[in-house]
Amino acid sequence: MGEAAAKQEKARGSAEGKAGERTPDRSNPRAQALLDAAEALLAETGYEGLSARAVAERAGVNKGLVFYYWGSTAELFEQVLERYYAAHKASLAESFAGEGSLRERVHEVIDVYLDFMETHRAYARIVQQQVSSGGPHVGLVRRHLSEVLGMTTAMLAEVTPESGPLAARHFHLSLSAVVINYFTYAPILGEGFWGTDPFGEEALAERRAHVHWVVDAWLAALER
Amino acid sequence: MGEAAAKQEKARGSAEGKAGERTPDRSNPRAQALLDAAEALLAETGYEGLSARAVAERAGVNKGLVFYYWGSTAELFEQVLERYYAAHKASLAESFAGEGSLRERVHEVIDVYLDFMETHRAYARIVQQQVSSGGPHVGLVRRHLSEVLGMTTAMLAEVTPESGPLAARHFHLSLSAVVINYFTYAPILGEGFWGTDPFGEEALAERRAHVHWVVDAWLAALER
DNA sequence: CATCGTTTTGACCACGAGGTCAAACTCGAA
DNA sequence: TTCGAGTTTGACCTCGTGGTCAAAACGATG
Repeated sequence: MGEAAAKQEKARGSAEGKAGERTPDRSNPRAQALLDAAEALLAETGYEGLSARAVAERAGVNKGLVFYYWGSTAELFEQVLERYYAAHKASLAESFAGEGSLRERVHEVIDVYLDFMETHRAYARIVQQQVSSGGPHVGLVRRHLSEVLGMTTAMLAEVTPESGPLAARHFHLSLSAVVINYFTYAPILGEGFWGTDPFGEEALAERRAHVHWVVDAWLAALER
Repeated sequence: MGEAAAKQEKARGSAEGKAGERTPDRSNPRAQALLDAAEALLAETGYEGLSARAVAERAGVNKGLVFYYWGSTAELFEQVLERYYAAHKASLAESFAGEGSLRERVHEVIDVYLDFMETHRAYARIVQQQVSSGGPHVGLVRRHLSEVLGMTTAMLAEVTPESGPLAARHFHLSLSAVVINYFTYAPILGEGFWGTDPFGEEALAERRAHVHWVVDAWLAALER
């Protein structure tokens, strides 16, 4: 998808439309409005709530513009997801670059991970939806997952073997599962047997403490 | 839908006078064929693949029968999910009833849990779909989750406090996350950086070893 | 055979999805 | 003022969805 190529179409205005392609300007306010509307909608209602109609209406814009600017709904959503993942990766990457003992660094990563989840409450749901339903954007998820896995592996290299049940990839999967599933299950948990609101401050703090405890247990066991 | 339903009620009421009930016999072979077809379809293609048309076609039966026997697609799927959960709960309940030390019992539960997952490969996907997309059957999931949580809590009662970050419910959530997420992420993992087929025998055995290691680490840490 | 309740069918409906398109509009440059 | 590229609109298309319904087929019972 070369967007750079599409930029310089303007020069050949009156010449001829030989390669007569469209030149929608995605920096146009309307195009951005659509993007923002899609993002908001994604956060609020999840992937299901996304439809060309809904997004256009939300943006106060004609539905046709979705296709004029973004080609298809899939492409639009891909942009939104990309934004999301980029933000996640960025915040994680920073935490990975921290200093200190392994334990300190791991805890830092967890905190940042949890912070992101708490701030972007729809994130967990969106990722899980894509993953578990084999949505059209699994490729994106895979790429993202792959990159983050790389960071984890590097960080844990000093204590985990390269293969086998204690390989870093297993811990990455397990840890992210422990983190992410709380947020996807929270709405269900809340209405009933969890007691308090799982998204309440105390509940989140308690869960955070649990996750920290969990990795401490792992690190302690790994040191043998 | 509400208006349509109302219309229908009126029509029926005036036409038949009394509480016009249907008397579809759900033990009818066709009704069962529909149920089986839905189950197969659910396992193969997940919740998305389920549609009245698809199910009927699969069962070699007219689409109208779906509504004649089951009232609505939602009700049909509910039956299927109920079956699924019942099977899961049954197998788990048996394992919970085992004897031996706490550690032995926990490992037994995990093995049974993993066995079930390996046998019913669509299970993880289905549950996660329902949970993460707030599907129409979350209620079912909640009930199921609640029951299984009860078992875990009882089992862990001797080592975990009743509240706080080390409460049994946290471990339940974390453990089931570690177990279930492998199966939802496996398809993604496979195509790329996991190396071998995540559903292959060795990979599954390796993951199983990892999960066992994980809970051993937890139990060890809890014993202080 | 005739009857009557149950079962089965296929045509049909409304709706919302993604997507297309020609016509209308906008607005800067010639 | 005219032109034309880029933009915007609304009508329209196809498809698949859940769901309805009248009529036909079936099956036991009188």
